[in-house]
Order: sequence, then C-alpha cells, then structure tokens
Amino acid sequence: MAGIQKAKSEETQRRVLEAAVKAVERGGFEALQIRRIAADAGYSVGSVYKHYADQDALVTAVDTVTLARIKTAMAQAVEGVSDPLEQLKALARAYLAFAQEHRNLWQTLFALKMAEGAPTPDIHVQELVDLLGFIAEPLRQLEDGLDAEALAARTRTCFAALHGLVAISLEDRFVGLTTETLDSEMMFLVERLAGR
Amino acid sequence: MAGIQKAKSEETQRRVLEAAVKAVERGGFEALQIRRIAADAGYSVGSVYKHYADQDALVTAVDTVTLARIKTAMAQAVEGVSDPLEQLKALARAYLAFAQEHRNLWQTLFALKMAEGAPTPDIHVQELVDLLGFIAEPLRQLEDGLDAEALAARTRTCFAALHGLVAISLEDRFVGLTTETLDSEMMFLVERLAGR
DNA sequence: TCAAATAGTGAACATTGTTCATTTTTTGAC
DNA sequence: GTCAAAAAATGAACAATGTTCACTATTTGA
Repeated sequence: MAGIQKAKSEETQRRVLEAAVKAVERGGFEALQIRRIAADAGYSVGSVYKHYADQDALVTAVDTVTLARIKTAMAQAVEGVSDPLEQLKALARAYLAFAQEHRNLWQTLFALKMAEGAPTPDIHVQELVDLLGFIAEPLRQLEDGLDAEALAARTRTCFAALHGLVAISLEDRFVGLTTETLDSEMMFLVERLAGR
Repeated sequence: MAGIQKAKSEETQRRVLEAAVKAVERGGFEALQIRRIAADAGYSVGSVYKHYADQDALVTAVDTVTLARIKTAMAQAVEGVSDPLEQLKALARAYLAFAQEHRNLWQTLFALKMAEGAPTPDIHVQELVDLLGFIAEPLRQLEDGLDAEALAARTRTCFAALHGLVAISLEDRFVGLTTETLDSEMMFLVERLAGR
C-alpha cells in the first residue's frame, strides 16, 4: 500500500511544471502567475510552494525544460551531417527555428537571469556546455590550429554571434528583414566565422 | 508672472526621470518602483502618473536616455579614426564598455520589450537607425559591392553579432572569459565580419 | 479679487507573491 | 482494523506594488 505519497508528490510536481510551461508558451514570462498555474494544474497555491520554493524556482524549472528542448533540436540538426561547415549552418538554422517557434520559452530563458543573485543551477550549466559542444566539434575541424582554451573561447564567440542575430531578429524595434534575407545573412555570418 | 506652471511641470518630469534613471542604475529593472521613485524625486505617486502614463512609459523614458548615452559613446569612439576597420573595432569596444559600465541600464534597454503590445516609440527607432549608421559607414567602405538594401541587412547582422557577444559576456551562466580573451575574441569577430 | 485651470496629494483599490494554521490523506506499527 | 505520526493539500491572510481618483493647493488671466 506504500508509495502513494511519492506518486502523488511526483505527479503534482509534474503537473505544476506542465502548467507553468504552457503558461509561458501562451503568455510569456508575465503569464507565469502562481494562482493561475495552481488552478490550471488543479491544485491550490500552497501545493505549488510545496514543490517550488518561489516563482524564480518555477521559472528556472521551465528554463530547464526549454534547454532540454533546444538540445534535442540541435542534436537532430546535425544528425547525418558530416561536413563541418554544413553542421554549423544546420545548427544556426535550428537555433533560429526554435526561437521563432517557441518565442516565449526562448525569451524567458534569456530574460535577465542576471538580476538575481542566485547562482545558475548545475543542470543549466551542463546543458549550456552540451550546447556549446555541438558548435565546438565542427569548429575544431575547421580551425585545426587552436588549442583547447582558444577553441572554447572561439566556440562561445560563435554561439554568441549567432545568438545575437536571433535575438535581434525577434525584436520589433529593428525593422524586420524578410525570411530569405535573414537566412542568407545568417549563412553569411556562419561562413565568415568559419573562415570561409 | 506667467510660466510658473510650465516650469514646475517640466521640472517635475525631469526630476522624476532622473530618479528613475538612478533607480535603474542602482538596482536594475526591478528597482523602478513608482513609490520609491516618487519619494526619491520628492513627489507623491500621483504626480508621477501626471507625467508618465504607467510604469512602461517610465521604462521607455529611461531607455531613451540610455540610447542617447550609447549614441554619444559611439560617436566619441569613431572621432578622429579614419580607417574603416579601426572604426568598427572602436565601435565594438565602445559598445562593450558601455554595457559593462552601465550594465543595469543596458540590460533594461534589452529586457524583453517584446512582451508588450505597444509599438516602439519613434524616438527609439530613430536612435537605433543612428546607431546602425555608425556601423554602416565603415562597412560601406570595406564592402564596396553592396547595394543599399544589402548594406542595411549586413549592418544589422554585424551589430547583432557584436550585440550577442556583449550580451553573453555579461551573463553569469557562461563561464567567464578574461578581459583580454574577450577583447581578442571581439576583435576576431570584427575582422571576420569585415572580411579581413 | 476671484473663478477656472493646473499641479500635487495620498488614501483606497486591485493584483499578485508568499506564508502558515488547519484539514485531509497516507503510512507503518500494533 | 486502529490509530498516531508524517505527509499532502487547502485557502484565508498578509505584504508589496501598480494604479486610480476625489480632494487640496497653487497658478493664471481677466
């Protein structure tokens, strides 16, 4: 008869997180309201706090889901692609596509975590390292003269540049480019970064 | 005897904005609280709302100040520099320096305005066009084969790439690079973007 | 001098994150 | 099966904050 408590606890945590992800997907960062999520998940506000210390913890949990999804998308992007330059192009397109298709999740992931004094959870750091790993491998093949440290720095630079292009492309403030222009600019950036 | 009302109104608006800028500088986006700002400026909350429709309007006003400061920094950066590649490098360094020295203002400027349905104010669009203009001019000299439209797209791409590097460098999530490495990576990026 | 217009006030309200005393359910020993 | 302790769940209450608005104080122009 034992095990009911554990199962209930896990289900509650899972359903709360599901409701939180859906809330962010629908309404962005601001839609992550405890009362709303508790109601959507079918619990009271108190139950949410039993599993997540505060709103930040819930955002962090949503971000963890987002990172996992990005990782999956990146892994699929390079699947079966052997040419390093083509790998980088595929990764760039996958990253842009994810941001466009999951705009609210992506924006929440990069919406100033910096303001908080809390350190980044280990799981996030690991996921980010994995993401950078996708870029590091083709880069290593293209720039064979780099030592490990330089490669790590170069990898981050390449990711950051692509990230910036994606971030700016999602902003309304900058006059929008056509989809074709954005893609060609992105490919230009990848080629220049790859030294081609 | 006339003119007192106008002077008072303008002073109130100015002092409220000054308090708002200082609040953001000190505590970031989250420090922009109406009560706190009203008290700092020496007015009641109602007076703040006489000059700014809501919190968003006040953030927008702060962002306008930030954009003007960035524009000034960029203008100073290229002053007396004639070589186009050196101009781009100076602009990149100035942009990074501003973000580092005015981290909270910079972050607030790029903290998801996207969530709001409100359109970007004209003054912001104009300032952003001016900022891109600083980059467009040296780019035009370096890539003489581009037509106006392609140059505009390329300019945005270069800005976005630099912006991404700056944004990621300010994040704690990514293991920090030394100042020297960051600068050398930034120069690498500029040179590659410039086709050198 | 005075009535209208403007500037300024702050109490009151609505929303939302958070806490905690209480109730309901589960567990394991007897 | 009984029951006391532990865990899960509840929701009222509190605190912080954005926003409104009826009211007061000041300025204006005739």
